[in-house]
Amino acid sequence: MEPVPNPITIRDVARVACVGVGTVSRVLNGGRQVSESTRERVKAAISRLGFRPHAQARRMSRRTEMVCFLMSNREFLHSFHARILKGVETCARSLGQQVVFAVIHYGEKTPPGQIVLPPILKERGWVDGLVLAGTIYPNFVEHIQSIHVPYVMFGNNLFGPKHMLKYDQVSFDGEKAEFEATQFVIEQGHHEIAFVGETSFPWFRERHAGYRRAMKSAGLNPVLLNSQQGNGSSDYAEWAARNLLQMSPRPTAIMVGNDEIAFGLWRSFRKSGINVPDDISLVGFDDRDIALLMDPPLTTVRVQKEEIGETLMKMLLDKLHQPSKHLARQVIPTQLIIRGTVKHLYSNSPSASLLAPSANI
Amino acid sequence: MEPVPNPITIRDVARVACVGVGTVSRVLNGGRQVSESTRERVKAAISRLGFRPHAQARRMSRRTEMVCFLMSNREFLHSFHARILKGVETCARSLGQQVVFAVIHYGEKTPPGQIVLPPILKERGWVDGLVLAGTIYPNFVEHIQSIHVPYVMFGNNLFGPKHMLKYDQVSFDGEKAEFEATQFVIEQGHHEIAFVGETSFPWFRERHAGYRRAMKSAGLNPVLLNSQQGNGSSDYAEWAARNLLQMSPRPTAIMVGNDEIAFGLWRSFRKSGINVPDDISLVGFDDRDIALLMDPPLTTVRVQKEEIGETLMKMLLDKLHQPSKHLARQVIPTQLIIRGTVKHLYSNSPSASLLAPSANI
DNA sequence: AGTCTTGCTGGAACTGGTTCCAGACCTTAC
DNA sequence: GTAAGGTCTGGAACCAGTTCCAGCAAGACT
Repeated sequence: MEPVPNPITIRDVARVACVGVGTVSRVLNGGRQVSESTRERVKAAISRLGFRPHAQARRMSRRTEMVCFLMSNREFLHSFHARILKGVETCARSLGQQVVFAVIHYGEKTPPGQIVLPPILKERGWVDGLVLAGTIYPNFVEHIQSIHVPYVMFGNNLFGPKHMLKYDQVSFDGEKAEFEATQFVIEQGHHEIAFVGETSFPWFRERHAGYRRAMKSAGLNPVLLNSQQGNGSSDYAEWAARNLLQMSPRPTAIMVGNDEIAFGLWRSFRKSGINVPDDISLVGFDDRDIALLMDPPLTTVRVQKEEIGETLMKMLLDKLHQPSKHLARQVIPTQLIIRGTVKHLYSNSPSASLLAPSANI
Repeated sequence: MEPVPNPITIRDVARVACVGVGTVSRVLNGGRQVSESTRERVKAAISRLGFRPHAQARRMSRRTEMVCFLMSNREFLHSFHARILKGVETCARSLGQQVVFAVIHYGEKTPPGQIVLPPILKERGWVDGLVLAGTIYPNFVEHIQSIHVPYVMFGNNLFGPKHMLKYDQVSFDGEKAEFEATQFVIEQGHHEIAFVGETSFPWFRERHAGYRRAMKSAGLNPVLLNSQQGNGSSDYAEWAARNLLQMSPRPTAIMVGNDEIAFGLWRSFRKSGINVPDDISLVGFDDRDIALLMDPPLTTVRVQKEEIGETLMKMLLDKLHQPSKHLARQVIPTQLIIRGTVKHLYSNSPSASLLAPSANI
């Protein structure tokens, strides 16, 4: 195969402009160390020769200024992660970086060496760094580590023992957030409070832990509605709603794993003629878009998704500049957003009162 | 900025496997010239070190195996060019090439040096070659030539003097196709035949030329309905339909520049209570999808769009392998597709007969 | 005048692959 | 025995940029 035509290189430009290659390179990259007259001469030579720098050669000894947002084991990019991605993108743009979105699917038990990477990660030199989100099992982290790309991760998606906190990650404190939310519900006079969420997922497990702590410290009895069947689906909500209503004593308030499920419960209750919050109170988690589509709007815990994304990007850039690891775990604060789904009960009276003031929006 | 971590290079692999770098490279690229035992040793070293070849370095001394389908001055990728693109893509895939789609906008009078290229063409080394389609003015070709990338073009989109046939191009013979189509209509007994199409576009101009030749050689009087106003829009069809019906003598058949306009005419006629083909016959051009959506389906000239795309890709690959130009112009045959929009008139009788046999589908 | 600083410049060395050539080794043929 | 041919292999040279360092000139300061 013959060589590609037009090998007009930086050396040709240098010759024509009567300067060294270093000078041409400095002009190309807007370096300041070039006098005005030389710069003009070089620019003239460039346009006269129709010189175009070679994309690959350029990226060989310097960074590509691309990072990859790698989403694991998710069929869809739903609103929660989409917001994080948006935060990453916003921050990246302001730092002159490109974000490439990629997905990966792997099993919890797949040996690290056998996990199949997306094409862009099979070769090195495409992206400078990685933001991990989705479902992060230890085998996955191990494999990512083995390809020696700087990475940061969304900590709340991390499965596995606590020692994995050593990874560079951005997260929020789900335990504390749910503790506070539960405390708020208790303060509203509720005693029978249930928790709904599949605790095999770490994000639900820590929320559940916070709920338990709040219940215990108030001397109340925690109740967990768990289920091995698919989470988040509307089937799951139907099933959970049925179970909740059959409990005895029937809970007056429910702490729900996330807004999606809370929405499902609300719809199921509504179908059964149960009113929220008059008959039963609901508290969600995440503050997704769907929280405002409910009637009344959902009281929930706001997770600063964009801020998480931005912080991830900032942290990744830090790592790029000094790969000499400075293990970090940044925690983004959450915020209880009180809207309309928690009813105020008169203290010490477990029975609902029709005179309860409505919650503020 | 510190260097990117993990500089595990091909030389590290070579050292560990106790072979030369050339051998590792041969293994990586599936070269045959390596003994089985050596190959195994190298593969083991690669996986032990977690070596990933460097994307950019790899593409420096070899081709990228990407080509660019560059579409000029079109807001949308409509069905005609989409089919050509599909042909290019199909052929590219079978040849192990990637197709990158890019668009460009420029003015007919923009000086070549000032035409702004899409980012992927600003640097060299992204794509090996170019397929041009859309609106091709001489200044554009000149600029493309100046960046020294092998290119081929869809010839029928080329504006400018005939000497531009020198470019490597794939095209179809619109003149001949329309000549034959017009001859067919004449054979059906029509004498008053008009042509509709904006002849400032070369593709319409050549079709018009074929129409004229057929009319002249049959001793008939050619009639052109031209208009400076936007082509292809439904407004244009409305306007054209009104004009056609007011002509005296009123044409019994119309050769239309393309199927899109033919569809517009058909709809306008229908609104005015004029029946196709009983009251007026129509012949389109291109054989786009829309031809079959008409009732009756449109008699038209089939352009082998996919085949044009495939031929473009093949020709481009030829050029890549031997850039030493072998100027070529490949002509893809067209085909008159007789469906239901041309009425058979009894010869020598310009007035329509109700007993005319219906055209075959 | 001598030294220091600063700004600009040239070019060698480097990036990490591929390619090519010469040479080693092993058959097979005469 | 040796010439010819084939397969396999090592490594230098190359691709086209960037980076770095030394060198030079001019101006500033002692």
